[in-house]
Amino acid sequence: MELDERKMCILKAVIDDYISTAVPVGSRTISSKYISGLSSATIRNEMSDLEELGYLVQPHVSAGRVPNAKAYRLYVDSMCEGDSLVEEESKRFREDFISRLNQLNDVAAGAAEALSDLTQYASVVMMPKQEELRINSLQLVPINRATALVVVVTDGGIFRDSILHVSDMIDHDGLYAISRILTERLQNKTLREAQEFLNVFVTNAPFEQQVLGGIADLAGKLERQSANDNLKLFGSHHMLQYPEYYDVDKARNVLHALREKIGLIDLLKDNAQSDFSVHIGAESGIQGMGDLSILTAFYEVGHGHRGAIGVVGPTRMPYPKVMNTLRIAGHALSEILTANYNN
Amino acid sequence: MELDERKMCILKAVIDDYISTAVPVGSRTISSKYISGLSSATIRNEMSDLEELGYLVQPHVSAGRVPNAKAYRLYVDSMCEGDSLVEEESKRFREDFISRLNQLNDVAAGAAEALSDLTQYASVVMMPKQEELRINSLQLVPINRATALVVVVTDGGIFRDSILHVSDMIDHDGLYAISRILTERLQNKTLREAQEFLNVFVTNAPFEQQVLGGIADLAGKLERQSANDNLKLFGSHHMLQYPEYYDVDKARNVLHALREKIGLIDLLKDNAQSDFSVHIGAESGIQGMGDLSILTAFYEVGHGHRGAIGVVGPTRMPYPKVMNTLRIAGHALSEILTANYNN
DNA sequence: ATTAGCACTCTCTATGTTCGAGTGCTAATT
DNA sequence: AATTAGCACTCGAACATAGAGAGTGCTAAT
Repeated sequence: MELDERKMCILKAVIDDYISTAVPVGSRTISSKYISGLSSATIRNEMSDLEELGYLVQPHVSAGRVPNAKAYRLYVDSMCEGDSLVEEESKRFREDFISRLNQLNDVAAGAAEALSDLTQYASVVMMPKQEELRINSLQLVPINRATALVVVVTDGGIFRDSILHVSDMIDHDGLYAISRILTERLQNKTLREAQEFLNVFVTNAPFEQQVLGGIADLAGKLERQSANDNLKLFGSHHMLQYPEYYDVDKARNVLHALREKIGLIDLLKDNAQSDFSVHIGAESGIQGMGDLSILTAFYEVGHGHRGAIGVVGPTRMPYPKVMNTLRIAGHALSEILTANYNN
Repeated sequence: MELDERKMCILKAVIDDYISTAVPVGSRTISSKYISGLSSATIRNEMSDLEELGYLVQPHVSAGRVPNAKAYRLYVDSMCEGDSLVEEESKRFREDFISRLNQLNDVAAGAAEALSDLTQYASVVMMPKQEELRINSLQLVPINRATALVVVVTDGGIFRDSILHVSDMIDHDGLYAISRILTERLQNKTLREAQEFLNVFVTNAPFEQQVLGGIADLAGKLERQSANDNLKLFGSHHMLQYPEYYDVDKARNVLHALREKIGLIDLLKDNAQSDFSVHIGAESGIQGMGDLSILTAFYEVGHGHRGAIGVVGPTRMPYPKVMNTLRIAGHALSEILTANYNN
């Protein structure tokens, strides 16, 4: 007995179905959903053969079949050539991907990540509004012929870096000179103003024009980005280690609520006047936060800009410890960012 | 009826116990573990009062009590002054925290994160051994008077940045000059060699000495770091959305296995000769990977250094789609990093 | 004021039972 | 000879029931 074409076809159907449903696949399903020309009895016989051949497994006698590692192996090796993504989607992925690679994390995000690791709870961080931040200096660092790292230092001390691709040849001293000139021109401008300025700025050198264009794009990107997601979430997976979420449904709900960031933004904004606050359970007034507490600290980024950093966990929480850690995090962040500002 | 000292004491005991066990607290527990001078019956009466006062809740009649938001509020406001961390621990936290803030994420890590988001599975990334990478150039970017960003470009194009604090005043042109000199001196050295070089390098200017010391520290830190954790894991939480892990025990096991990275390092290393590989279930030979598959792609970082990036998910997985995404990720990464290298 | 004792309540676990999905086999059909 | 209809059979999921145990509230004794 060996794998004829029909067996292959049935096997593929079983794998496809199992991949999408995660439920053992019965003969009836195959007959009605995939291969309508054959009755379930026939499929049954074939599936029995496939089991004997070592491709399918029955979790128990009266269940459908589940594919094996051997089956997946065959599937990967010779059954899914046609399934590759369409060109267009592939391209979109690629671009999405590359654009994400080009923005490195910033300090506040790193802080939130560290906070989450230290406390073993989820953490959130809200950046100050970047529209209000003013550029302090700007420097291009050559990575190679075709790439440069752009470092933007704002009056909040929050520096953002991004990779800039140019096709032309880059020369160290040239880049430095451009950096100095740009710093001079863009100092004390907001990102929006800088972008507008750069868009109308014309040089006769095509290379410089290219650099300027790239920076203008970057400024635009930073600004757009700051509008929506200046709230970031980290370490939500830590929640799973607590018995209150041993029930998977609860766990999913919490993770989902966190990911949606429902209401969190408002909470962090509204409380921007106090340095430190603790919202226990429903106190926060956020839907679905009934058994979650959120502790927040605010950090300074010079010139009176403020951001918020916080810890989210179950109401059952070692408050003293977490409060302490959070307080330290807030201070450290203020310190670093404000040191950056004291220019 | 109001909160006398004894009630407060009992309430604190209940909260403390619940915080550490997550199980409703009974009167007997309090009497035996916290307040041995009183019998359970007395505690019972007091707890009944505390419930009436709105601090405790009974999930059901014959269960112990669970603290309320109101209880936690009281706890936070006036019961845990003494619990603050000891000075020393506090300090350790602070340093830990600041040192983490000073290292920004690198490109490969960002790639893995993006990959995990796109596929909705966990992802891993192994950086090439950093001991072997050679420095290409090094630049100091002034952030303010007391801080500079150090950007190290290696022949793998992997640039690392870190914040350097110096107490003295920094001057733009001076930093640029130092950068040029350092680049010249350190080019083609490995991190270790650079560190050794910097340690014996003596200038008569105290400021420059300080900068050099800072950079030497950084080089040391990068090298130490690369030794252990050049394997990083992202997005393990995605696993929870799949029905195979609806059972919480299974979910914990998988998450734990992933976090331990058991065997993954070897797998990624061993397969460094092939560009792309798919390990289905037990094929990987890794303990506990029976129902996990791992797909890996390798990326180039110039000079023949290779890193690996991969996706980990249940054996039931839409292989074609994931393979495609992974392939794109690998190529994009190679492209970016190799572009960086083509200096 | 405190505590021992006891009846009571309610969850948790184990056990039993039913229902249904899916199988394998046999006999009939094409 | 291949396919299919029919049927008995198996086994897990879901539901129901009973018993054990933890914890309470109340009363009476200390």
